[in-house]
Amino acid sequence: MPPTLPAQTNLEARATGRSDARADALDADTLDLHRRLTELKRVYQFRDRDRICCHDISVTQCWALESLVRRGSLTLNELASELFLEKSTASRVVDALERKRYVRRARHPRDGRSVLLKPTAAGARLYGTIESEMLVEERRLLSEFDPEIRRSMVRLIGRLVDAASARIVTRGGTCCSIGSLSEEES
Amino acid sequence: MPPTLPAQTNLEARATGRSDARADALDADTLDLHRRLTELKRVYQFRDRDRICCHDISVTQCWALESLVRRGSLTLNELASELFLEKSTASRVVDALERKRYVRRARHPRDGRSVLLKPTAAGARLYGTIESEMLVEERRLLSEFDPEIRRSMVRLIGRLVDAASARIVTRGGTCCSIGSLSEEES
DNA sequence: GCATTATAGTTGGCAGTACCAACTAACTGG
DNA sequence: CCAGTTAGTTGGTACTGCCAACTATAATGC
Repeated sequence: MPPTLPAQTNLEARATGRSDARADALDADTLDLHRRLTELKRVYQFRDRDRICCHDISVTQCWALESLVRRGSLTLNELASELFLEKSTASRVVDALERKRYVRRARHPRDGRSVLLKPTAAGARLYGTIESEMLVEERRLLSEFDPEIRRSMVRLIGRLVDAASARIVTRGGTCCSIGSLSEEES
Repeated sequence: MPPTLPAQTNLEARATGRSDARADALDADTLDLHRRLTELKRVYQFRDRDRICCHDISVTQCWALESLVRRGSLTLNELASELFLEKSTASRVVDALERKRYVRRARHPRDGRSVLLKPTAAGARLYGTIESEMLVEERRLLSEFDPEIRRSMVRLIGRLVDAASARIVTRGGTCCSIGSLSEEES
């Protein structure tokens, strides 16, 4: 049984007692989206691992570099929350990037406790290269679609991101933010 | 400069010498897609980390369990290539899942070297629970859109996945499969 | 101005991810 | 039956990611 239809199909029916065609259609779309999103995530996870290793930084290091290049400079805490990471993890990621001379720690002018993280010229250049390569790939991908399809694709993914981010309860790495419906059995 | 317009913008012009409105539009869409996809990946990476830790398995372990539940049973090599992982990594992931009693290693009936990996009943149940929770979230996400928008979203992500997978050169974790345009400076 | 409290980062400890290289066991082909 | 291949495991290393404990600096309170 590959499609793995779960027990919670048609949750609206479960919650409200009414089961209609609209809800069924939504359930079908949900399953489709789930399968496609799962593939997408897996595909891109692999792509990233593969891609970035050519440039001697890891995926996480690349996220950090991206944040720093985009924002110009950040304190460690700011970086950690940008990446949804524990500050200790962020600190070690910065260690690695500093060792490789892509990021520099500097004193914060107004707060002696803080450090200001800045990408070095080499770091900015490296991220530019990586981003360019990603853009080339994504451009090739997009070029296979008609312009109007392309635009709606971008728009829809954007709305998906917005909807997804709105649901995130950022609790600094602590667990079980949402949902709870796994009361039956541990 | 937040949008980070790269040097390679309008690559068609760079390659062919002609620069027209079509190519410019494609470049603009590419940048948009890139930004949105980046956000999507980051958002979902976080969500996954958060979500799955509630069920005492990690993200990678969950991918492995998903493959095994979906496919019924796999050898270790098959699992490794499904997950785009080195076989040694796959072996240790299976170690963890076996320790937790979600997966069982069994002798292969026709090949004494192979092991057949199968999810246990508990493993299948666990994956079902996790998948259900993801579906609930995704259903909630989809329910914010009109049915026709929903359907095109699913379709478009599907095409995106297909296009992306088609480009993957699966070389068992070895590096630098695609592209090469970073000849200028190491 | 000095004790208290809070905040920013670092370090230690632990488990997991992920790679390569070296190894064992088992199959395959002369 | 012996060389070569294939399936998995184990050793080694580096990174990710968490919590907890720590240091140093700020901010607050009296």
